[in-house]
Amino acid sequence: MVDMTVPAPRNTRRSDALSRDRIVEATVAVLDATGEAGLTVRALTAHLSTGRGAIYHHVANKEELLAAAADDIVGRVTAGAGDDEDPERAIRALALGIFDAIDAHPWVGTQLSREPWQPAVLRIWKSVGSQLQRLGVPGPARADAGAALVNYVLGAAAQYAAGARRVTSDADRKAYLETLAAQWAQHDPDPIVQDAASQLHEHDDREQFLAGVDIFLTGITTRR
Amino acid sequence: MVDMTVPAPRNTRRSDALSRDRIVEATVAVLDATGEAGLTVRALTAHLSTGRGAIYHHVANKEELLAAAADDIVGRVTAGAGDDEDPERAIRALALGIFDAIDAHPWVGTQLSREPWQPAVLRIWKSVGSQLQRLGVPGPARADAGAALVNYVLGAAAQYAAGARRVTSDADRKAYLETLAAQWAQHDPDPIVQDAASQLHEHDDREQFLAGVDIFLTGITTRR
DNA sequence: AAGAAGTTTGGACCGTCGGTCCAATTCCAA
DNA sequence: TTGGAATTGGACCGACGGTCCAAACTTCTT
Repeated sequence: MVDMTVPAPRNTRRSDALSRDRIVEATVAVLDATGEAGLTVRALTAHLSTGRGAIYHHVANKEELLAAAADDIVGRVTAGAGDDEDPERAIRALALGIFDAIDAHPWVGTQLSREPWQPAVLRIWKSVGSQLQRLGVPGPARADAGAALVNYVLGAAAQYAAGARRVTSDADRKAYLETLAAQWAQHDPDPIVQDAASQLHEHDDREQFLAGVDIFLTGITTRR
Repeated sequence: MVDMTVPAPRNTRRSDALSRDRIVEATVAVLDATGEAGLTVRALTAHLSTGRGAIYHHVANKEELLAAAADDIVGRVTAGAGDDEDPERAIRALALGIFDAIDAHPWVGTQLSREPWQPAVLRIWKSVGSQLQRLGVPGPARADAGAALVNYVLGAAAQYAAGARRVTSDADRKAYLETLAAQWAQHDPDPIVQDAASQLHEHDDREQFLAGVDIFLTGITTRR
């Protein structure tokens, strides 16, 4: 049977106009609230109380949304990261800023390692490159050094983000690491694994990440 | 109308028995042929000429399949990587082995950075850890050094894998880099970007990757 | 003032995916 | 021989990303 009721008027234009910025803002909110798996275009329409066509009118696809959301977060980090006089300290500050941003928004970590030429990654490249320049690393070596540092940061970002995704509270984290260590120790008699498992509980991701940055900086300044 | 034809006999047990190993083998084949996006359980059933229930009888889910496939590839690399007498050379050989494996199977690069405690990543940890031990890096520093190296390798793997995914032939690659450089140069007047764009065409990923390994090795041995 | 042209909106619709379920069949042990 | 266990294949489900389009609103033109 055909529906004969007169449809209620649709499409009254919203008072709060939909825009690309508002959509990206909502994307960040949904990602923070429900994680990467929770970001569906349907969830976005619910959060913005609109339809899907309206979103695809402002944005090409979901990939663009993720890239824009990550760029939004990374942009805030890199904005205030070049302030320090000492380029080495500036690099450390930049790296820590990214680490903390990923700690707060784990989805950024996975997004950054998905696509090398996305705007958020270019921001990091530029920031690192300018600090290395100030550090006096000569041209050809600078490209290698920049790639090494960026790759390290992105690799660590992805790894730590996966951890942060899995546990929320600190109590969870401790229990998680303990069961993990037990699984390793039981499954693999290799002394290296045993050693690592025993040290796992007194392990601070943030310090270890920074130690890696320092190793890199030592390598750069030594080879110069 | 109900189908009244007698169904042809189903489920005659296959002569080539389905097993977890055979499924993983087929997974690698499908991934190499069609990339990560092409790996669907349906494509697997077609490649194995079976049904989906049969696959899920041997394997929990798609994630497990990806992890097993990556472990298969990485296992072959780490198997022959500890041979060199000199631990520094052994580390370089291991890193290059992983790089070449990802060049041949780009999907491995993205998979490695997705989940830190998957078997393939543990293999890399163990291999790096044992070489650092032979190198004489003391206990606490060894964990930091290992994390730095592994994170660098995984980060570079993901980045280069994304590039290898996008271009297949060397001709493609050259054209790709040129349009990319042009886009940058046009979009961003920053001298650092301009500089990077101008050097992009004479850029060798493999050499740059190895240069990064050397930077970290220098940092590690210097701080020892 | 009024209509034409363009923009924005919401939801119906499509094809595909991962995963579940189950009847049919085969294998194996007693 | 026979009954339980293992294995198989495909129907089915809910959810997803993306397309399409008519309705509604804005802005421009005359």
